[in-house]
Amino acid sequence: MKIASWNVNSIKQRLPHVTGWLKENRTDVLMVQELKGLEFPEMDIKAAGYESVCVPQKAFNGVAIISKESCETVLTALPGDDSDEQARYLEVDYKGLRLINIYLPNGNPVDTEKYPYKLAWMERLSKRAKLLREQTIPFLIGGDFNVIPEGKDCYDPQSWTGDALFRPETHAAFRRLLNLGLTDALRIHNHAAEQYTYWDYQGGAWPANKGIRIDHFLLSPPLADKMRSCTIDRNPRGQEKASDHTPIIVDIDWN
DNA sequence: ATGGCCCTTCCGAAGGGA
Repeated sequence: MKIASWNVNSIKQRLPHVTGWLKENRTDVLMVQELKGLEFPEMDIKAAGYESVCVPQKAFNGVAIISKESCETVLTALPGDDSDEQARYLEVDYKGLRLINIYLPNGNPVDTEKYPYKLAWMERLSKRAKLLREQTIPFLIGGDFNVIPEGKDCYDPQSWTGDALFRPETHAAFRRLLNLGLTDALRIHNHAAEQYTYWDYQGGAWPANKGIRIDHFLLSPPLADKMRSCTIDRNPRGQEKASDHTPIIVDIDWN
C-alpha cells in the first residue's frame, strides 16, 4: 500500500498539481495539508478516481485524506483541548490501518503564544499515539510536522538555532513521540543528508537546494516491519506555480 | 542591480507561513 503526504499550500492553487500527481503516481492514499480555505474540490478529486474526507478552515490550515476507497473517519480534531479550533488533524481507518494526517503548528515566533501552543499540541499528539500503542492498533502519523529532526536535515544548522522547528524543546517533544516506539520512515533505509521536503519560495532556495526535511511519516512497529520503501518525490517542487513542499511516499506491505 | 516569495482576505494592505 502506497501512502503519500504533501503540504499543497492552498488546494485551490494546487488542484491541477494534485490531480496530475495522482494520475501519474496512483498512490492508494494522499494526505494533504494547508488547504487554506473552506471549499474543497471533492468532485474534481472524484473525477480523478479518488474519494476524499476533509477538515477545512477559512483562510488557514486545513487537512484532507484522499484515497482510492472510502475511509472511515475516526477523529477530526486532536483530543486534549476543546478550545482548539484549528483544522490540523484527521484520523481515519483505511483497510484496517489507522492513518493520522497532521499539520503540526509552526510555532514561530518562539516568544509568542504560538510556541507553547506547538509544544502543547505535540504533547497531545504523544498522548494520542500512546493510547493507540496501548490498544495495539497499527497506525502511522504522516504530514507536515514543522520539525527538523537533526542538523543533517537542513542546509545550515547554525542558521536554524533558536527557531521553533529546531529548538531543543521541539527536538525533545519529537523524541518523546519516537520513544513510544514509532519510527521515522525515511530513516529506515536512507541516512543521507539533504533529504529535503521543503524549500522556501524566497532567495532562490530551490535552485540552490537550500531545503529542510519537515514532512514525515512515523510508523508504529508492525508497519515499520512491513515497510518496503520511503521516498521523496522532488519533481513537483520544480513545476510552475509549485507548492513550497514536495510529496513524501511510504510503501508498506499491507493488503 | 536599484531588489529579488506566495498564499489568504477584503480591496491596498496586512498577516501567516517556515
